Amino acid sequence: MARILITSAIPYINGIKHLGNLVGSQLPADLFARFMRARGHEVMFICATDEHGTPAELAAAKAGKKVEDYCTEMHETQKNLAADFRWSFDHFGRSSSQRNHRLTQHFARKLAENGLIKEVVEKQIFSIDENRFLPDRYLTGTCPNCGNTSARGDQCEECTKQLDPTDLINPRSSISGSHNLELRETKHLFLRQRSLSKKLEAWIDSKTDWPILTTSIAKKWLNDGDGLQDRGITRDLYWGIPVKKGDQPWPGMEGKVFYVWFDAPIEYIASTAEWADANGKPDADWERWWRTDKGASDVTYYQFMGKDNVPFHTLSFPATILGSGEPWKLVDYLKSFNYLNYDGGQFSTSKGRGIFMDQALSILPADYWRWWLLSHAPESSDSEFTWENFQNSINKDLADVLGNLVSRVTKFATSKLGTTIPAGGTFGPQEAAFIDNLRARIREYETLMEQMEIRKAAAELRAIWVIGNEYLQSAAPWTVVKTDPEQAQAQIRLALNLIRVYAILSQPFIPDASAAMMAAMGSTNWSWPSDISADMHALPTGSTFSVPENLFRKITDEERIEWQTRFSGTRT
RNA sequence: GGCUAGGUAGCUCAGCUGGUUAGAGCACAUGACUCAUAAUCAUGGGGUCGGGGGUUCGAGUCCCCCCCUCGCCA
Repeated sequence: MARILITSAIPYINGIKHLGNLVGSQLPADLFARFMRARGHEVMFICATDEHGTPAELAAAKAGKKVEDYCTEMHETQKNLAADFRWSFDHFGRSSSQRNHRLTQHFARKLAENGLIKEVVEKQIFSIDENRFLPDRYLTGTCPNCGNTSARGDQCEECTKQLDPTDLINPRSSISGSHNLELRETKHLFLRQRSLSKKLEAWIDSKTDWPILTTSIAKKWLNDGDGLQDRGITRDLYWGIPVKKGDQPWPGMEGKVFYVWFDAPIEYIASTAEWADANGKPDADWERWWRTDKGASDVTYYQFMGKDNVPFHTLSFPATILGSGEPWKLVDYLKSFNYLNYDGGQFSTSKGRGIFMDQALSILPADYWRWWLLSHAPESSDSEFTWENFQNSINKDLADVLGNLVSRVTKFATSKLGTTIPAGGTFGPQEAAFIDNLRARIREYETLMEQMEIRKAAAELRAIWVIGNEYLQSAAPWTVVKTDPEQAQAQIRLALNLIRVYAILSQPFIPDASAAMMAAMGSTNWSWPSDISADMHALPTGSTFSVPENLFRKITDEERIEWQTRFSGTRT
């Protein structure tokens, strides 16, 4: 039994996430966690909400709430949606937790002690009326290049020219509209990543089995232009983790907080500590997952994220870990994903374009979304959600191939042979050949899942469902039962046992349907199929099974058209 | 502009270090079956592998140029 630590990129707090956000992070991470647990491994699956920074402050202000209250509410909302999508986190923490405060401040102290922090004085725009510094992107003004009157301080979206905040003509705060601005000096801490770049590069070079997407992004940042840049890790904000050196004040940094990208990945560790706190466990119980000097040397650590998060997880966070000089666990395998597009364009949180988690669940259960998203995961390139494709996949894969199989077996058995697992007959050459085929395919499925080849694993799982239909079609128990009822009993016995095996194999993808299949077979035996011949006899003969409600319903053309229209504009 | 990843049947995608007639699912056509959510199973049609050069006995698979899409960076 292996010990497996899994983290998914933590979702930002400022609203409900869309399907494009989760397809590369929480969802595949959950698939992997469920599979590894099903195989009998010890799994720690951690996620959290990423709560700090200006966008959270602004979202709270827009909602007319204190940022603390807003984050608490949105955390609950996201936690509930995560549960509705059946994400099996061991803990869903908060980056604003006291655990994260202490750990973040601890890492900062260690980095400072190791000479990896430098203090830099720079000039930034200060809004006098709001009594706060404004990040570049929260400054609006007239573009000196094209005259667009709503250019941002970092870039004009009309002419795409990169701007310096001081370039803007007649600048104002995007937050309040105030023109009462001035340039002020402010001091910030920088993480000296540059001095760690050789170490980071050697580490990344050692990861020869990582997806090309992961290593190519990391290499780009390491080698592009002047190479890896030192990075500011503090901000002049209210909402964040106060800058301290461990539990001691940091002279000159009063009133400042750590940058959200510094504390967010540390929350992976802190969330595991929160897990221990929530379950009344001692520190040793979470440290054995993260400290190689305290039991984590046999842990394999997997991260899941979209490609936009890769630089922070291949460079910045490892720089923090390595720079601390302490034996914290570094990621062993980083699975990254491309983007999912929506019906000819991009999903967009700010524009409200696409399908958001609550909307998705309001029209169909989690299994439907899980199956489509995972079987179309953007692994090798960006992929696209279209309603036609969604309808086709759901109706064919789930309703016809799997759902109907369960339906035809249980209904036939009930009407012709009764409602218990039939004992008659024996398996012949046809059954033996089927079992050989099934065994080979299950082994292939295991391999693909272990390698996190998600689309291929989904295709293999589907193929496993298909051979059940093939077997049934050629065995034809509905014909055999008329002349040789004993033989029909053996065929149906195999088919019913097969449904139990399908429940186990499918559980990482479609947990609710799997639970329904297992319950219908009257079993609670979720042991992973290792000896397939024996698994075809796992259900005790004479025990009762039932006909489940249809596992999946079909999506009608009318629904597809209606949804396509309803979700074509922007979220209100 | 620099860089990453892509451009393979109508659609969504596989094709590792170059090697027999380029694969899968969906869709389509025909047939079989009738247990089942008009589901299932079988067979078949369909691609000059973005374009153009080149290396090679042989290239979707390597090299060069160009075009297009997506993203990152400046």
